[in-house]
Amino acid sequence: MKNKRHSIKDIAAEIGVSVTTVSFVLNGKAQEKKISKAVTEKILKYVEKIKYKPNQIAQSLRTGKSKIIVFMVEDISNYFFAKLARIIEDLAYKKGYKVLFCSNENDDDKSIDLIDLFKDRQIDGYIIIPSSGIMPKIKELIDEGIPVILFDRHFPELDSNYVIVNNKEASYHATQHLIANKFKNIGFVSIDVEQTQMLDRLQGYKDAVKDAGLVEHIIKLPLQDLNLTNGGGEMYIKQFIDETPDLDAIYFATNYLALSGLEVFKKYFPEHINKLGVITFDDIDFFGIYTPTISAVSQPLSKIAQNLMNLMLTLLKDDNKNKSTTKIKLETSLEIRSSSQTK
Amino acid sequence: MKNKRHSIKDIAAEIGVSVTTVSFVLNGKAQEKKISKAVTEKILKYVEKIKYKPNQIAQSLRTGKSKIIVFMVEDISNYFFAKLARIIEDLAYKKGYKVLFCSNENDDDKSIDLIDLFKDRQIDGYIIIPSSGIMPKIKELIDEGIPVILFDRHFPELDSNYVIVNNKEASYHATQHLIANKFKNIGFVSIDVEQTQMLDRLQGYKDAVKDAGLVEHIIKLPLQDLNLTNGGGEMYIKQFIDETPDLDAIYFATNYLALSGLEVFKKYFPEHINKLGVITFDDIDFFGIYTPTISAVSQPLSKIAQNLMNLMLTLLKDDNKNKSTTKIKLETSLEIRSSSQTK
DNA sequence: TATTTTTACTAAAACGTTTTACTTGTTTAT
DNA sequence: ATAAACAAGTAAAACGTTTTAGTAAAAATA
Repeated sequence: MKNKRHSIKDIAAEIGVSVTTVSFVLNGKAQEKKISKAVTEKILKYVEKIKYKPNQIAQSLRTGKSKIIVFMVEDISNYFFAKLARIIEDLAYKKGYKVLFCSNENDDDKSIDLIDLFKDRQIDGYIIIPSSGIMPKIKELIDEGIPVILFDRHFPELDSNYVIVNNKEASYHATQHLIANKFKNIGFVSIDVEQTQMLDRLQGYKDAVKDAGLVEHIIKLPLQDLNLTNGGGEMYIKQFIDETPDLDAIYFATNYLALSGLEVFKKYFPEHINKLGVITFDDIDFFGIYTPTISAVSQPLSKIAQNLMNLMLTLLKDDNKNKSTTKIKLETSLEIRSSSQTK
Repeated sequence: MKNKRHSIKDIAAEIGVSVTTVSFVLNGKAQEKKISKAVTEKILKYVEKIKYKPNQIAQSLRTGKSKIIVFMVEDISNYFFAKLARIIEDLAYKKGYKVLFCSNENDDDKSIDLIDLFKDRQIDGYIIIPSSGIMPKIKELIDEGIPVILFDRHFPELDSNYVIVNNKEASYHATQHLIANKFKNIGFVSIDVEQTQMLDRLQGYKDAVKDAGLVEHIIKLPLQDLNLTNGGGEMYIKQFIDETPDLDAIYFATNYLALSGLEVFKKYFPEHINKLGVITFDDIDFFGIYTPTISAVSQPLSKIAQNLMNLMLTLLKDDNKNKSTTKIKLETSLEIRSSSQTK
């Protein structure tokens, strides 16, 4: 019952022409290669009829192009990345590309392993959230002429394509928003990592606090103790709240830190939640449903995805090694939700 | 600077043997094919040294196996699927498989388009949440001898592999839990679709209500009006709450319905939330942080993923068309969170 | 009319593997 | 001493495309 797939050879045999001719027609090179209208039409008609679809693997082997792009994030199950993935998926499929999603857990070794695996598969392009130590590997990819776009963060010392958001400015505004609402002791909950996006968010907070003549309260959770998916690091946050005198507001540097934080409130400081000012980087549907609602710096998901894919598509087209790189910084918006953000 | 990848031919040339010999050694057929220890070792040593990795595309073309499996869900950005995807990803990569995730939006045409696209790529196996109308397409895949596992739901009329949970029993228990806590008018919020998982959840609810001598309150949101990702269908839920007299508890049939429901509460019935009994199918971290916390039927994510992958791996191994199918039904657990579930 | 150009097509190599069907020389059995 | 068995390999086809370098006939040009 296995009606085997048709091949170009079958078509050629059926029509009575050579494989070459069929290939030319299928690739739209009929005119260029002087194939007669008559033959061209006959082939197209038959192809249509049997619903022939070329074997992508054979094409890939011959052309070196796989029509697959890799989208590597920290954790595909994280809200922000999952939403982004969903949009990227649609954009890519529309252009005939498939997307291989994978999670590097912000780990250098895992990232490198993954990239090495993909190299056996002629991946056409990479969209990567890089972990701290893989600059050499990224450079390797770039040197091989493979399109790479970093996003969320980047390496200042490496001239690469990237798409990021205005972390510092957004962070400054978010902090300022709390200050404007009379909060005096604003804690900044972050992770201990030297990545551009985190450094910028920290800097924005510091600048705002300084400009207002307030004092900094900063905690950086140690990465190795942090089970990102599992609300790890709760004890650190609890301790931070316990030990910071007069803390009246908290600014979380990522959505998962905010979720951990809310859990801490729920467990240990149920009364605090309605008094503390809370703001977080990365918006989640959820924050709108929560009581009190939580204000957040909202990253423009669609725009990010759109920019990533547009850039990727032009890179894929540019067979000419266009030496210049594209660096895109997008605007975030501060999603202000009323309830607890005023004193 | 482009140090091109090594091929078997290069290795053969370097060692001074034939391509065949190298291939045999690389595929662990050295003994079987009577290749001497000396040659074998020389090859392995060299391969190790240059870090040779076979070209997967060429392998795929020759063997017809791609080492890629497809994981098709409704919406990869939905919490439940995203979490599952993350686990599946790990399990698959450990076994040398890559996973192509995609979202069918519960739409037949989209599902079929996707499957057709994948057919050009010699996908080794499919894990699919099927939309209602694609039974023929699924049958087609099965008839072609390609491993397919359905999950979350299945087609009773089709003898296929599947992995599901005990929807009816879980639903019965969840409803019973509300009843045990003295709720008398329990609303069931579902979607209008003839899928096994939904029918079973509905049946569980109905049975429990009937056994307790209570009366049913059921709403099935129309699918086409439902923008799943966007909390669509809020007006329907609002109306349902408005028009159901003495409603004192609600049971949501999926996590996204619950999220929509919470949004409705927040917007229109802020006082209700602390009086209503609320329970939902599918647990989300989030429900533990919410106030009041929300009880939920929790699907065993790890177990589901583990079962899916184990089954898939055995199917992939079974070149012998093992005619018998495997049907797995897993136990859920009722995650009872104290606060509002008692009267 | 003889040459060049154009039209309409094709044979065969190539991409990098795997696998089938040999080959050649050496032991072992008879 | 000869046949059979085995050891240690190899040549070449195959997977399904794309692309280079043609060819033969017809048309245009000199």
